[in-house]
Amino acid sequence: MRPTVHDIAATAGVSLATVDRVLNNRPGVKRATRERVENAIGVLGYVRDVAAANLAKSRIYSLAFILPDGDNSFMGALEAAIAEAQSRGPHERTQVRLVKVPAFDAKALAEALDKIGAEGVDGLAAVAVDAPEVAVAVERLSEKGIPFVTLVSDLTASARAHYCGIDNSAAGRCAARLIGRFVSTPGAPVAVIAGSMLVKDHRERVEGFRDAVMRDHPELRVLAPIEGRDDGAIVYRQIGMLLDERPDVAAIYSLGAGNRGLVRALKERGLAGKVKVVAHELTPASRAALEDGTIDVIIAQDPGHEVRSAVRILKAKADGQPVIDAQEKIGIDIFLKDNLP
Amino acid sequence: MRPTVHDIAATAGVSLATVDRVLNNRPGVKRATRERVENAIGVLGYVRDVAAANLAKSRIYSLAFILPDGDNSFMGALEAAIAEAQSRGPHERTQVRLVKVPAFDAKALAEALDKIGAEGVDGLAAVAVDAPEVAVAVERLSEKGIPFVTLVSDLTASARAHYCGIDNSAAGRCAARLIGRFVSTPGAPVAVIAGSMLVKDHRERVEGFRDAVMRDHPELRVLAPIEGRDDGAIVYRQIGMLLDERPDVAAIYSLGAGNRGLVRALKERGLAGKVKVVAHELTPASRAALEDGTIDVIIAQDPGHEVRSAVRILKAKADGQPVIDAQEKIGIDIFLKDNLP
DNA sequence: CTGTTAGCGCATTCAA
DNA sequence: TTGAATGCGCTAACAG
Repeated sequence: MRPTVHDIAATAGVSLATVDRVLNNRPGVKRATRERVENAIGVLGYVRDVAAANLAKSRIYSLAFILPDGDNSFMGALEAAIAEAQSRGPHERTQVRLVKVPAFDAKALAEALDKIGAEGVDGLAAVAVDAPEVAVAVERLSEKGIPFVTLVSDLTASARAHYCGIDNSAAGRCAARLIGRFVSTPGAPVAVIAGSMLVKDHRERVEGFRDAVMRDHPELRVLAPIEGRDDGAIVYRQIGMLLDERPDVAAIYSLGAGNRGLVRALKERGLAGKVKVVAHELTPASRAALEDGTIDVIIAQDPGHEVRSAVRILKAKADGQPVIDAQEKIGIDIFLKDNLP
Repeated sequence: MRPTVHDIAATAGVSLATVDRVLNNRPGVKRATRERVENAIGVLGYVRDVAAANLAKSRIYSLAFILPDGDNSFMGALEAAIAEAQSRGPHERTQVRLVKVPAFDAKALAEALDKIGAEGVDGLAAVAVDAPEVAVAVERLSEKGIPFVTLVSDLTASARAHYCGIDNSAAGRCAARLIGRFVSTPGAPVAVIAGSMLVKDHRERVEGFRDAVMRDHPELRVLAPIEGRDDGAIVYRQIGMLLDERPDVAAIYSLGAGNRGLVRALKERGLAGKVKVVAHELTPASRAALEDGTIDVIIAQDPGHEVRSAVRILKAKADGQPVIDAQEKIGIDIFLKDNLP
């Protein structure tokens, strides 16, 4: 049988209350007593039963997620993951709220942060717009002792407690390596489509991609990135113009959302399967395109993992407990037609 | 506040004990009473607090894992994952045991299954050798009501409750697609190294690979698979002989363990980076080879995920609870130099 | 500074 | 067939 607080109390010759004070290092215990208790804890090899503790506390963590508004599928998947987290609430002693703000709008995000912070939560997560006003709002949260984590896209130089997302430079490098292997025509132009340079994840992907191509595949010519605002219609127009202008484009790295538009533009020109395409995020559209050969590789992150991780981290931070970084690292998923989940 | 058993008792006008009997559908409740209670449960939207229930029961799940003996790194990683599960035991109310048996030895595995089954456990997991005597032993376990899951490699036509591992045919197809894209010389021979055809995972990988090459890249010539017994020294000898005999080998699909031997053979012949290599499992050796360019792609499964999943499933089965298949599916990981974890 | 006591939500004797 | 009482391991008032 595992030792309990009673055992500690007995071997240390104190009461339960004192043991509890030491365990939760609350004040009001004489140095000597505290040491006796700590000693007993060590000798017995005590580990607290968290479930029982939570039961006794009947604590419920109030968490909130802020997501950009808009209907792109990846954010939809994130939303679904948050909905799952909500449904798990009863089991995990959490109560999570979802708030939407206009996309790529730093001011709106900062305001939401302030508002929710004022309403009182135990933790907050958001897809960050990388702007100073957001950093300032996060600073305010931090001063109030509310842990904040960034989701999917990080915030430069801020008080965020953690970043729940992939290494986007590495993702860009992956894309470069794949396209480099797939394309054998020297001097071939490679198109790059981003959502917006206002979000850090897209900037980092572009940079990682460019650097890796320059270093490992200097024979390729990377064109200036197009900004599609994560919107299928815009992507469709922009990439269409580019393809008409430069019919020799050999590969495309699509690192934002709106792949529906890309696929349509390629198919209309009979380029599906001819131009090599590496795209980001697994959505119904990108999945179908991978299956029919229009997209060759999808680089992805698992929204479910990210949300679950964010919840775990916020709970831990709210209790001042450490997080196991290795366990919380979000991996870069690579999908071919054959290993789709 | 969430409704509790007290609330149910109150609105149904019965005692806690009766509520408990209904909740755990135990006998000794009049039909009418039972219905009243069930009605109250429905009306209140009651969901049981599992943590509290386990606390009250102070139940501990006794689980056992059986692994093949031998020192290949993947099994080492699996062992480490089991050690982690052991260390989480106190938190998860589990107590897991690890037993080793000689590799590729059906009789030894069957005996171990019988022995542990007789000693009494709540659940059992093993890397299966795909043989009838093992299936029979699993059948015996099943009769005793002990849930059994296969780990990493499955057992054909058996009473195993679940398979915790990847889709190995799909893994083989992934390898085919990658090698097909990387190799541009028509008619180039492609070598295949397996561990043993006695384990189902290796057989399936070979088949998946062959089929996909035939279908999508008929220009390649797949050589007969070498069996390296998952042993670096044997792999070294075998692939060395092959490479000396056929210096035109353009790519290698290594689907078993023992990649140290493969890497050494390639390096000694100055073929590192020239011959395209797709290998299985992330180990210190394969990781180093991926980083230095000797291996191009690693197809992997996450031993940590697999063990955690096995534990969850065994606990659920032991309680007769359903498992959420989608959540327990083990994905095929693809690693390039850039997305190593 | 320290101890007593009463729960948290549920399961399980033992009586009735 | 039903109910009252006790305890799982821990926390939190409230006394001393």
